[in-house]
Amino acid sequence: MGRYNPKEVEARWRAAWAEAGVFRAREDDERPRYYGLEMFPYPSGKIHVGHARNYAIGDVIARFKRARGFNVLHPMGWDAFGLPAENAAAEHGIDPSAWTVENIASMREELDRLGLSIDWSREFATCDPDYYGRQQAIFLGLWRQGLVFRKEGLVNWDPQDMTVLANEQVIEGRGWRSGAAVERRKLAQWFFRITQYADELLEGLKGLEHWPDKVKLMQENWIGKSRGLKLVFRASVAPEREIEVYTTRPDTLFGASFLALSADHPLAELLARTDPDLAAFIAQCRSTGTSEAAIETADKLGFDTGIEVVHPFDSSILLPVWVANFVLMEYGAGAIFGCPAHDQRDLDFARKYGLPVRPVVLPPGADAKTFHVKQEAYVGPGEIFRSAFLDGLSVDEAKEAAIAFAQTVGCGRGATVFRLRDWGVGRQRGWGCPIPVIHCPNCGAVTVPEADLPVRLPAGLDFSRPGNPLARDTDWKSVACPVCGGPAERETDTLDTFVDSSWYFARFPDPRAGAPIGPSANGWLPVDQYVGGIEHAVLHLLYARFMTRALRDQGLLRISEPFERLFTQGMVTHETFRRQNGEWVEPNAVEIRFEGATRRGVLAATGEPVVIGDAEKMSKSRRNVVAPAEIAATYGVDAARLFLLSDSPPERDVQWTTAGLEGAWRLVNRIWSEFDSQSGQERLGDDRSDSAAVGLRRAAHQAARSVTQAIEGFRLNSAVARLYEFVGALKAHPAAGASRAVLGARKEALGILARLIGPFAPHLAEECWRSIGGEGLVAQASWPQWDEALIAQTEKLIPVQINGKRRGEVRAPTGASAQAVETIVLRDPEILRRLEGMTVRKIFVVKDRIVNLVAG
RNA sequence: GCCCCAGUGGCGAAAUGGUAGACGCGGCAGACUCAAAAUCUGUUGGCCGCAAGGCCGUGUUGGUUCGAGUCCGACCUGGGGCACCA
Repeated sequence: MGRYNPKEVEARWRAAWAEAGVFRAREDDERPRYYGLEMFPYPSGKIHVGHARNYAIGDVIARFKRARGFNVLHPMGWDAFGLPAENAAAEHGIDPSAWTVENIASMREELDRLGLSIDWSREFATCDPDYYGRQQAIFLGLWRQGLVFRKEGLVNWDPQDMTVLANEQVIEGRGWRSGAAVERRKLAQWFFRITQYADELLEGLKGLEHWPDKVKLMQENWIGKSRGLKLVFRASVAPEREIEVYTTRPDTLFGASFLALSADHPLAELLARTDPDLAAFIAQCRSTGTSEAAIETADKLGFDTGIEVVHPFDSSILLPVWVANFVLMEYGAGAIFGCPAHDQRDLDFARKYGLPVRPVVLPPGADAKTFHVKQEAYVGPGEIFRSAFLDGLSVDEAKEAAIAFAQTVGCGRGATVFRLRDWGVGRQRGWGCPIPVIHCPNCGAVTVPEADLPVRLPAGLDFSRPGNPLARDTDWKSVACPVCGGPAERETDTLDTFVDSSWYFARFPDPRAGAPIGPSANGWLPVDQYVGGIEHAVLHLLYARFMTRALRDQGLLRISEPFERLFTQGMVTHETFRRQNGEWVEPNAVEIRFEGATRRGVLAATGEPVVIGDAEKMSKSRRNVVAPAEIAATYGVDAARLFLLSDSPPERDVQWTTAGLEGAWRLVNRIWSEFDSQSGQERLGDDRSDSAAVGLRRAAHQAARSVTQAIEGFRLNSAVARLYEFVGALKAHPAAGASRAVLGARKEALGILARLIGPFAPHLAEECWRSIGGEGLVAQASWPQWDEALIAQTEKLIPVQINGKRRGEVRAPTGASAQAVETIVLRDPEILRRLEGMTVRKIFVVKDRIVNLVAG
């Protein structure tokens, strides 16, 4: 009895859950199944508050569904391959495997301390040979399906370290370690043919009713299906030289003033062989690296090749061929025609290099004689002019007409083009899933036989030097060709870590199965609720959708979409502190003082004032990272969970504040004191005429209903607000000196409250449940039911507006007809006074909500 | 550069197109205390007013509607993604 002691209580209940095995999902359970999953973490070493929020949100859902009678699968694993382990290996000489295993151990313990209802018996890490070996088997399956192929891809090349860099490792065009200027290079790479599913991935979005619209929209734009024209231009002096371009604006073809090739276009490379100036220009273009953001934000640069092509619609028009740094090789044909008047990028380019600007779309109401394009391209609708046979047509009509004409004369064809590119999966790195391929001088690239899987990573790789240590490991590389038996070499590329995360959810139902996907997988999939960061809106989620379809077509899965419902949560931020000299200061070194309503921060040690900055994403460099472990030590994890869940809607960013945490801690204690003040031994009564008891019962049932609805709608912050209200109602009906009827109502209310807080503050809930003699564990108890009849109100207060402004209110029976409410309103003296001298012209009555009188 | 999202009191926020600001934090006042902390009670969008009450108010701006924080257009600011960070 007395103050709630989280330290003692929390550990005890975690032990009780573990002993009872309450979070194990069972195959032999007849109840309906529910698969709840949060995006698995990269084992960086520490759980940060962002993780805590992500898993707390998922845990609310898992615990809620369990209480609602579902057989819940709520597993956890580790996305364990990746760059940070290699960096640790390079910097500290630690084996990436040992580093990862150690991190997993400490993070597992931290996650467990959060009180998450996870079935740990299904845990795995993607760096386990048992997992990546299955992934290699999946690779062989994709190979058989024809979804694996090899072609040249563009990579960031560090010429000093002679190594491929990730985009993240390119800082302002330079290698992060070497500082050397990075160049874009072509390299033979393994690809997955995701584009084969482009249409299906696009169409499938329509069926994802429970995904956020913004995610679907982002994926739709990413896939980027467009209808346009593939058109061939021929060089004026050498007609056998063809350049194909793709355009979505064939209607503007008569406004063309140049052709632009990507610096990576084969023709550009060919011409560069005999033109040193062009070669130098291409080298300059390639210094931007491979990222689209870098390429498209760079200053627009061009180089005139001197070649001219004939306009396919009018042989009297000749267009110069340029090489430009803003044309992407990977989209369309890697070459465009420039129509400066109707495309802003082309216009900027034309202005810079003095190319003609010829408007061919006349905006509505504009005069053909005077219409000019100056600094802004016209991209709106209008009528085509100065365009021969297209004159007078609308933009859309002209597109069709241009495509039809091109097909008739044989210079082009209508085409559907996707922005989506095939998935380059090869990585020149040692800490990843080896690609199960062997290169044989006689047989070419052949796959490793299934019986020889897994292809294991060798132990003791040397990460101290830049580059892929697998490529240097001649012992590991050397292997007999499985086809001809002759000497051959293993593929030394490993798979993109996105491959690891593209199917892990299908492994949890049967995590020790001999096959990649075990027999019980289809009984659990799809994941009913997936929770993770919005930053994964496109890549991870799209790859998982692709892989699910590929596995379906291998006969391993019976679903097309992996995630039935998706919820994307926001980040956790924290305000930043800086000393007068600009140095960042950690939050716990700062003391906050109030001067009236003004917050000031000083260094706790010296009293030096600090500058309080904006709340920003937690990061080491800003020193504003808060670890959940520290919080739990003082207030317990339940307070931390309550705060993270209550302060902001889960889809939005939340700012971590000590004050907010203390508020949650107060709630924990207020709840506990309500349970603590009722012994459970009182003689209870059920007097229906005791209005205080009836009021409390109504509050309890209302809380059960509104908390339930809030959880179902993912409005977890509102759910906690309803809990606050409920506790307030209990406080207003204290046990001390209460009537037997009120004590009875309190007993019922406490039973409801203990179960309602279960998903949010699970340890506290158990302690409360035990104090009122609840049966078993809250974690196993059923969700509280509520009685609608008890909540229903007989009368409603209805606001009355006159001309849209609130001017009074009336009482009306719940559900009263519009006619009845109208009568009440027009008899109300206050309303009548307001209406003096006016005529009521129309009355809007919204049942049980509002009345609006239109008068004048 | 392109795609997506968000913007409401001092702060985090709430609000099926129907009383803007629930709930929490902070502030202010009071109770308890020798005192402080903790706790409890009340109060708290701005302006005007003794009061009753009135006017204004959801980033800016224009529109749709009997009625707009919510829907539509333009703009501003901040955030996420851009294919090798995960």
